[in-house]
Amino acid sequence: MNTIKPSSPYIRPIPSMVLNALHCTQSKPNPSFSPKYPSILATNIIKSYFDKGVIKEARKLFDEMPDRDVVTWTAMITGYTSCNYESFAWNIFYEMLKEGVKPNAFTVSSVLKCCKGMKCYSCGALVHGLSVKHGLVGSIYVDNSLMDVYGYTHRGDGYGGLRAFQQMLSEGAEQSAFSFSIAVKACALTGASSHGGQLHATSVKYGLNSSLPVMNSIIDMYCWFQCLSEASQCFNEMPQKDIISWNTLISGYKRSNSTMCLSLFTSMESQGFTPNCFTFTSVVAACADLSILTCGQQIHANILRKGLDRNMAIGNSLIDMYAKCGSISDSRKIFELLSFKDLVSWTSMMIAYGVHGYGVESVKLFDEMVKSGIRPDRVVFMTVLSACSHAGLVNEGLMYFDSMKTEYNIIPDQDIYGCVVDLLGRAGKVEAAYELIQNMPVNPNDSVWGALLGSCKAHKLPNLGKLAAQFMLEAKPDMARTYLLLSNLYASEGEWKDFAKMRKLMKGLGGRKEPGCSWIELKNDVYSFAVGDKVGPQTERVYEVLSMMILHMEVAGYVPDIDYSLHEFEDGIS
DNA sequence: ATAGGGTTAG
Repeated sequence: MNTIKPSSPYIRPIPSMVLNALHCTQSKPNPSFSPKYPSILATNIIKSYFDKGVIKEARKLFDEMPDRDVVTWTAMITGYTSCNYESFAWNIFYEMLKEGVKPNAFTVSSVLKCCKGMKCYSCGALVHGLSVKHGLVGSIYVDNSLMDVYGYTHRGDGYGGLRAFQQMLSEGAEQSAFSFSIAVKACALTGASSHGGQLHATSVKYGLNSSLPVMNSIIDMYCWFQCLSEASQCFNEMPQKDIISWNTLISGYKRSNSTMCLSLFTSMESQGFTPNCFTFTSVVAACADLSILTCGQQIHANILRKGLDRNMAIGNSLIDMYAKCGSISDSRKIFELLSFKDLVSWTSMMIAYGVHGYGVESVKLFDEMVKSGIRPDRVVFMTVLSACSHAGLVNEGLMYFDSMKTEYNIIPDQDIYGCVVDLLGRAGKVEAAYELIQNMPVNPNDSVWGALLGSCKAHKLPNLGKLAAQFMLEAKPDMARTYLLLSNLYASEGEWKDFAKMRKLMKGLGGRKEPGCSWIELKNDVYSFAVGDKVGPQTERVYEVLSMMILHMEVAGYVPDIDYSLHEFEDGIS
């Protein structure tokens, strides 16, 4: 649990004797305490600070301690890890080694848990090596945590996990709720829904369907398989539900039906369950998905009343929600308020700036983040590259691309290449972008070709554009947009035969294209409208205002881009 | 002060 509660009401007052003991080492020596004693007390207090989620206080105490032994360092590593601050835990471990403190079995198993949380298996291997060097392998704790780091399911290898489970079954090993819930999780990871039903049936056979963790993981599995009715059925048939059962179903619905997610939240509260940080992150994300600001604000108020506003996961989802609801200043407020920011906090704020056109601010935030000691990952590099691209910071972007590979050992994937192609192409260096594609070590996918296609269109390079569009169609044949662009390219070149071919292919996709729409929130209701919609008695007035706005835009020099709207004309929507 | 199941955010 990483609940960060407001400090004062949750912390038991520290007895003055303890406080004296803490300070006596320097100012007034107290004969009743041996020099070691205060450090043990302080270590215990550090642990309890982490238990309450007041991380800053823990760190402050740690920084003030004059003598820190291996136990103190380990308490910091365990504490940070238990609050999901793995990168801080890792930094502490690094500092500890630098100061020459020798890790013991406790330290190593804590650090391994931290590696697992970071999903950083090279870090795990590093610690493995260190454990061998310090003769710590063979301790049951160290061995189990090593297995945990290297284990199948936690690494995302669902099939590996299931194979181990199958072996367990065939060897007749005793089954428990523990093994089952992990097996179900492994099955969810494979995405093979047929095994899911079997596993569910087997759990009934072993009488484990009364275990809350087992049933909760089964609900989660059905949600990942998009079998929402099966998930709901399991949920409804459970004689007893806990908060995790609700959270599992709510987060499942958030992924496929945000409206339903919100109504589940309402029934959860009406049945007397108190939402926690997990619930709120899903529900806030649902508001972000639906772009419903007032609802998001009401839930935010609920969060404030429960004193959960300093929780990092909730804060991160609030940043995203306010940005997606158009209220970037609120995103920034939440971001500033977070006493602890992790990689996701920074990335969310950077994306918020990016989508609102503040590329420079986004890039600045990236530098600040790195300076604060957080190690960037693939996602945040995508964010900073796209920010550079939109702000026209080509050289800076290329520099980040380079440091990603050389400084952070992140191997660029297709999406990253897509960002760099976009960076170059947007700035008019379309040839350089094409050259990059030809030299990239992985096969270019639709995001790469799409970026090139976009820049060919913007900089009017029909020939390269046609090439990009053809590759794009190979990679992703169901994009009506690509056919449209390609057909327009053919039309501009007078290649009517190819034009007709594209139009025909495009029509075949007709039913699959989702119509675009806009919406506005007015007095607790959301009104959505598509091109050409009639919006009640006020329709005429709305269109009057619209034509006036278009006139203003044209006076200001706006030239409409009709490449994408042609399709709508043909469908007769417009 | 140490490991072991299910739910969260970019």
